[in-house]
Amino acid sequence: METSRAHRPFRRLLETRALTARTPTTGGPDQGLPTGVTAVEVTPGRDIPEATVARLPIYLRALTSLAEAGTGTCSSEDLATAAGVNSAKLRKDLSYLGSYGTRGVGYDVDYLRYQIAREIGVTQDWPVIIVGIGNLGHALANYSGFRSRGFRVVALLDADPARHGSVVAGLPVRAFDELAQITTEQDVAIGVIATPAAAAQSVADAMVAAGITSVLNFAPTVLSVPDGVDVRKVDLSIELQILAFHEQRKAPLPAQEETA
Amino acid sequence: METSRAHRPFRRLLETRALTARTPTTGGPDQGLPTGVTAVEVTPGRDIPEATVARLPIYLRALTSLAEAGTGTCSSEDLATAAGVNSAKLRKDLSYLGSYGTRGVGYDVDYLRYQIAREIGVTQDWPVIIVGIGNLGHALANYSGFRSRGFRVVALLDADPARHGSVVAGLPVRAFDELAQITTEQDVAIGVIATPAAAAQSVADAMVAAGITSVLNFAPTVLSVPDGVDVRKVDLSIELQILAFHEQRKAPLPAQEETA
DNA sequence: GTCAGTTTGTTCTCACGTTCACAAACTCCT
DNA sequence: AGGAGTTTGTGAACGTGAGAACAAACTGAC
Repeated sequence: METSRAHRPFRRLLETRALTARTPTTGGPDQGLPTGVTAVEVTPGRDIPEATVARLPIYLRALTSLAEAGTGTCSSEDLATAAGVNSAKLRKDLSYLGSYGTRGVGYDVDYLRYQIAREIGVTQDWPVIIVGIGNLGHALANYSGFRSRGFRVVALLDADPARHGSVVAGLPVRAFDELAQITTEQDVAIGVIATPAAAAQSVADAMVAAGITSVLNFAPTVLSVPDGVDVRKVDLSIELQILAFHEQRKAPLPAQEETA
Repeated sequence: METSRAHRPFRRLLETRALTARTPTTGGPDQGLPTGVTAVEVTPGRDIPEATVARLPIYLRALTSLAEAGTGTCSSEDLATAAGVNSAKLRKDLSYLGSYGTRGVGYDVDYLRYQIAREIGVTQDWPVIIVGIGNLGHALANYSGFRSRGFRVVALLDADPARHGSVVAGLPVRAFDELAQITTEQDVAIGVIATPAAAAQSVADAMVAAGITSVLNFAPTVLSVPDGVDVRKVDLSIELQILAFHEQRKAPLPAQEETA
């Protein structure tokens, strides 16, 4: 993962090209650049900390929410409150992307929103494929948040022939062995695994073989994938167990504390 | 969160009581204690780092998996591989709980599994209530992993009267205003929010008022709750956006790198 | 009993992430 | 124009987490 992110001289130039394809809602791409400094020189965000990356989507959502409420400008304090974080942390996070605010004023909501979306890479839609159309796969396929936040579900696959042909969220459920073909044709880079744990590793292997390089895994199992492939895991019962741990520590006390 | 965890003198005594109620599969509770040291003196794990807490469920799952495969004893290396982490990190994590291994030998799978389950607090089932029985709520209600990992869904609630009475996963969908009654009667401490974002905050408020102190939130919104209430968030599109960020950084390169 | 081999538990060091605090830079009012 | 007030961006201090490395402690062979 680190190796694939190190020293990428052409990255920013490509992003600049993409930037001109879709113009931001307010302001031009050069807004905020000090005069006399070339665009190449000022390019920030070479290496954004992982913790910051994980928060950028939260800021993006908070900004969208502010924009829908009609807010044109916001301070770091406002945005931090909306995102549920500390304002100092927010400012530091944003500083990794560049200087998109104005001192004494704050941030232009639409402009900052575009900049974060561009940094994350969701100014255009990413095609996504979902494998495993059980209860969870159903829910994921129907989740409207994907579409509105930069993702487009292009295919649903399942190993069970009994499910083939049924239509879920407007898409037909197709056979698992169509994976490679679909992935190639539609240039899919992101795959979602919503199968039982037993099938997850072989699905992951097939995805990697088909050229998918980012996997979101809902199956409760550890996947092993080659370098260069990112895996993120969402595990429902692990989240509950973490809550249970803290719950256990606060639960028995109220009765006892009286006696102390 | 920190305030609620500080200085809990009675915690360990209560846990010791719980320990005698359910005896571990192998070995007694005192196994591994150096002679001549009182149980109170040696009690470890006063303050377990949050990062470690988040990994304990992973170790628990890996141990279950090993046990099912018939493994009686495993080294830190074995377990680390199964859990997908570094063995040094694993040993350090386990050392916060106590000395449950044997040098030169490794860990007894069943015994360690019990100790971790006890530390997390999943030796007995936690009652859980789910609010919002849409696509996702359906999937959660049907998820068998909860039951097998220390949780028992005791009620499904929804604000939509059209859904009331329908049976999901063997449970009837009930009216939202039954929340307080059910929570009190069944002593529910953990609530799951699977509603649309717009409803989430008011659901959270009602949960807190009903005495729930741990919330797992699937709605894409920031919840504000009083001190002493834990909230964990699972956000599907945020996970995808994080993947997209990394994907964007590796995608355009292969073609360019040839020319460099 | 002793010695070689193995594996845990822990210490030490380094990297990463968070928070504070403040200078720089902007707006607005007079 | 100048000064008061506001807010960003960042350097520095602090705390937490990760990983290497090793002593302590166990097993088993002879």
